[in-house]
Amino acid sequence: MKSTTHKPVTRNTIQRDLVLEAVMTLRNHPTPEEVYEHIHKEHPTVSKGTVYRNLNFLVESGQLSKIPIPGAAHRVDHTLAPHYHIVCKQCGRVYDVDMPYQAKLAGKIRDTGGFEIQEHEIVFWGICPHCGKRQWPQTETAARQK
Amino acid sequence: MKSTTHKPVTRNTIQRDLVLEAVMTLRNHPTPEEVYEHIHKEHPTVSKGTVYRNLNFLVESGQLSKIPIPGAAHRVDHTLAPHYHIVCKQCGRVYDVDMPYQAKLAGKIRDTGGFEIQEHEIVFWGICPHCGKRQWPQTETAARQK
DNA sequence: ATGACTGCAAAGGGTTTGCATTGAA
DNA sequence: TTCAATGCAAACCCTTTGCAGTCAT
Repeated sequence: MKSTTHKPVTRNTIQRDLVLEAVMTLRNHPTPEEVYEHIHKEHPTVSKGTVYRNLNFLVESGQLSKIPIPGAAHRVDHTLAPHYHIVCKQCGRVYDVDMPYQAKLAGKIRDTGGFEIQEHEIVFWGICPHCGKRQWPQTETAARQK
Repeated sequence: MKSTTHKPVTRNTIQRDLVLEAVMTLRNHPTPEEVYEHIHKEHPTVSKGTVYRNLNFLVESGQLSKIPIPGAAHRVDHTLAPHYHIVCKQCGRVYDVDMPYQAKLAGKIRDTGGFEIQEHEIVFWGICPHCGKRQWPQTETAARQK
């Protein structure tokens, strides 16, 4: 029974600020790991668990958004408006896609089968300009950063 | 240097047959875990590693396709033609979406930024008929699977 | 003073891998 | 006979969690 739910008082810790600031500074849809590494350089005592906890907090409180990448680590997005992403199949980097939000996409479903559709996610896959220009200077072993 | 690549001779093992057959029988976009469990009932000696190895083999050899679900375990699909999926936010089940393949979707990108776009993936999220009909007979702790 | 938040390390889910052995060709 | 495929367990990656201590309020 949580009839009287007291919403917990949130506290502004430096760690939380650092996490938000890191995402805003990096701007490149970092993975939690990348956020951690960015912070760790200057503040080596901040733990990875704290980075994860704060990323989750910031996403849940609407200050950041989460990009779930199929088959890879999540990314964090400093942009809040819904938009789409493209993932480079070679280097794994994630970029924003310059495409209007497809508000009518769910309307193209012929038969929803009784599903109540709430949202959608589009991910494109391709080769980014960096990787595309290279003449595959990779060794066989170094191939695809998985 | 792989000038003369000898493609390895593949062997038809019962395990491989069992994995393919399980996916075809289940038909419901099973996770590798579900495939393993299905096989395990009748053939308890088949190991999970073998299930994973064979799923990967079957996907790579074009006999099955893989549905990477953002933020959850992969699913395996017995259907090879490109199509889309919807994930129930409550029970996590994955269903096919009855929507034509959006061949022109990439054309809606205003500026590709030099990206070479190869494919896309659309995932819808919602509440499936089973879960929608229920009056939330959940306890607070049992809420949202995972 | 309170309890939200931290650092740490352990545990968890999902998947891959090393190795000795098995068995399809 | 050969070496692809297996069973097993350990390792791996990403993420969450339990706990004792800390610190913003």
